[in-house]
Amino acid sequence: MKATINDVAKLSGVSIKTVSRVINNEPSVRQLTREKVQTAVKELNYQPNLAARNLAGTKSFTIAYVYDNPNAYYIIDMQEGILSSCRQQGFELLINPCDSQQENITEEIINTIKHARVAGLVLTPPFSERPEFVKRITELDIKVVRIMSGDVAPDDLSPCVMVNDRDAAQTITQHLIDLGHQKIAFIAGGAEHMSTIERYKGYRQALKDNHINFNKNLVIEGEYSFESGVNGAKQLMSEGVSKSNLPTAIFSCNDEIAAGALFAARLMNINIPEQLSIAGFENSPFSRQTWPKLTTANQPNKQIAQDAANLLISQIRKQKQKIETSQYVPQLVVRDSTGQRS
Amino acid sequence: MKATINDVAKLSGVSIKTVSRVINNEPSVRQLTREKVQTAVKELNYQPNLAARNLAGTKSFTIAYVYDNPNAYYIIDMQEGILSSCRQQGFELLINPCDSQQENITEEIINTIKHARVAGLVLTPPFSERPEFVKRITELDIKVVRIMSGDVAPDDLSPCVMVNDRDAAQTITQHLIDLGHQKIAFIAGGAEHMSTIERYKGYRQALKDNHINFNKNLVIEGEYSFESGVNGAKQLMSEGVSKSNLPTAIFSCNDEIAAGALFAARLMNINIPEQLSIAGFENSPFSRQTWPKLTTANQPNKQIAQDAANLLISQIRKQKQKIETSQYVPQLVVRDSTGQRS
DNA sequence: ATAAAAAATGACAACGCTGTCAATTTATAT
DNA sequence: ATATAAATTGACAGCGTTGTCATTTTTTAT
Repeated sequence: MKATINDVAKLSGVSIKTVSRVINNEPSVRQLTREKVQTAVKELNYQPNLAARNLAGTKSFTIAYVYDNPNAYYIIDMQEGILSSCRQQGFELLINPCDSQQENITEEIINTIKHARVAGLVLTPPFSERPEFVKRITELDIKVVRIMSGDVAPDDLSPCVMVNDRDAAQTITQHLIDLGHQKIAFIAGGAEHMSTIERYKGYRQALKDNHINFNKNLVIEGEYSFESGVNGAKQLMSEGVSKSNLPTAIFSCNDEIAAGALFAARLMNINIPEQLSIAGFENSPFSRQTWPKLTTANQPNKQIAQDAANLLISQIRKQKQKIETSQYVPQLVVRDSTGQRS
Repeated sequence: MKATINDVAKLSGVSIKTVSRVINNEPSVRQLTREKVQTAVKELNYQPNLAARNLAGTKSFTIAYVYDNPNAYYIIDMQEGILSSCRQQGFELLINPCDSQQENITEEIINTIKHARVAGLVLTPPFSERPEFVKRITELDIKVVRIMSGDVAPDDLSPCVMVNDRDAAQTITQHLIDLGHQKIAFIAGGAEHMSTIERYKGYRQALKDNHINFNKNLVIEGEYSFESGVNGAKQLMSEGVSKSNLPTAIFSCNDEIAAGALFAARLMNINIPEQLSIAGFENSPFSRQTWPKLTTANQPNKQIAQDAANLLISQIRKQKQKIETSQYVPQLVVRDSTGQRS
């Protein structure tokens, strides 16, 4: 039924080894031969058998996406991006959701990896932010690509796709400042996430650039959750706070927090954006299901994931290649939750 | 490094073929022999090599989850449930997100399936609700399990896991009736989804059981979306509607719609649940990120998925086995968005 | 106890591919 | 033209498992 390497060899009049060379892009094949084989491949619609490749070769054509689930939307986007890269490159994707808090999670992951003969791993936070974990995996000669927050890769253990949350946060804050806001509050996400730290840095930088005094009472430590947004906004806008200290804008560390803040504002009969501007981050579907719709920062997650998977696969393909890094800066999306200071 | 079937054979003093029989649960192995082998398997922590199995055997140990993404939370739950079954049974899971609207999606899926030598498919709506699709796949001798809305399987082409939305919807409606509500509105999801139809049937049934006249003005056709909930609630509660026709409760076809309805209610200064009760369906994380938290119906999605995968795998394992079906009834979760009619 | 039938076991090829290494062809230098 | 080096190609084993079929052992019937 399905064409095998033998069929291709017969049709193109060469040995199966030569066909193998062609489909693996190996050197030492004459151009003419290469073309003959490629023609046959197309004619027979030949696709190499993954099981056989994985069994026979030293290299494997399987990669895994190891993640702890911070956010269903994010994970789905990542999966789709990685998958589209895999399809193009003839790789197979295994998904591996797991609990990052679990005792011996590292060993468990390693066990799974070894059993499935996985060639490489795509990592997102929190796994991508654990240097010991990455080190442990790379020592096993398993390639890794990390998607993480920041502007420069933390080391050269493996390629990284950096998401420059800092610059994006700065842009959002600048947007608020441009609207006339001076008292801008910040509701943080969990401090264990690099993204929180980076976004906070961007916020501080924008204030500094505009010579706005930093007021630590306007910073609320929170979690990446709706409730955290509700509580944060309540605290910021409560009666106890003197009028002069009331913020006119809130920059929430992500959309979920912003949705919570938005909600709290309505409870307190504060009009958005007339009395208070609220900005989020991430451009999750969430941000379009609030009223008013959230001003936020968009990250092209699918593309980031695809890029990361490509980086990983090219690492796997050629051994000695140098470590690459790429960077994305989330873009400001202005919607209805932010407005001119009244 | 990793133990192979040869190591197990050597250690237990039998041929590799016998080991193969034991790990595949085939007959014609003496009990004593079986135990010897099993001991060796444990001692060596032997796990059969999937690539080799897939290559050598006629059967494959790979299943795929084919879905169009209606809801990220749902998909993630399904994936995890299926995965946990796969791990227990030594199967591998491939995920296959796709656009159900796309022209020749059926052929594309078949192509992927064939290439990866997939033994079976887990299907959720909308794919599970397309009889021609299921028929086409099963004719290829690829096993299928369907997760769908209803109480009895529509045919015996393949095992089904039925989610009895009707009974659950009836229970929710009854809950509202028990709270004293008589004018209960219904905001529907997309009519192309069986779940919408089933939930609507349950709603009607509850009204009928309680001798409450059905008022078609209280039924809004919608989509499974936040916006649809906003619009539906606005329409139901608007000034144009005569006082006597105002509903005192709204049953929304899912949580997203309910969240929208909740939101609209607040915009109209309607207190929940004092002036209006709102119930959702699905118990998505969504339902806990509203204020007040939503009364809803919980489906144990992970368990449903695991059950489905088990059904599928046992189909794959033994050829002639009869088609099984199992059923789940989502359970009422009473939270704060529903209350006594005032 | 013996023959026949049934059950248990094993030898070996095959699955489709890659890695190794030897054989052949082509290019280069003399 | 010849010797040598380099590039290209192919033969064949082996990856870890299952399927087929032959062989051996056990059970049952006589």
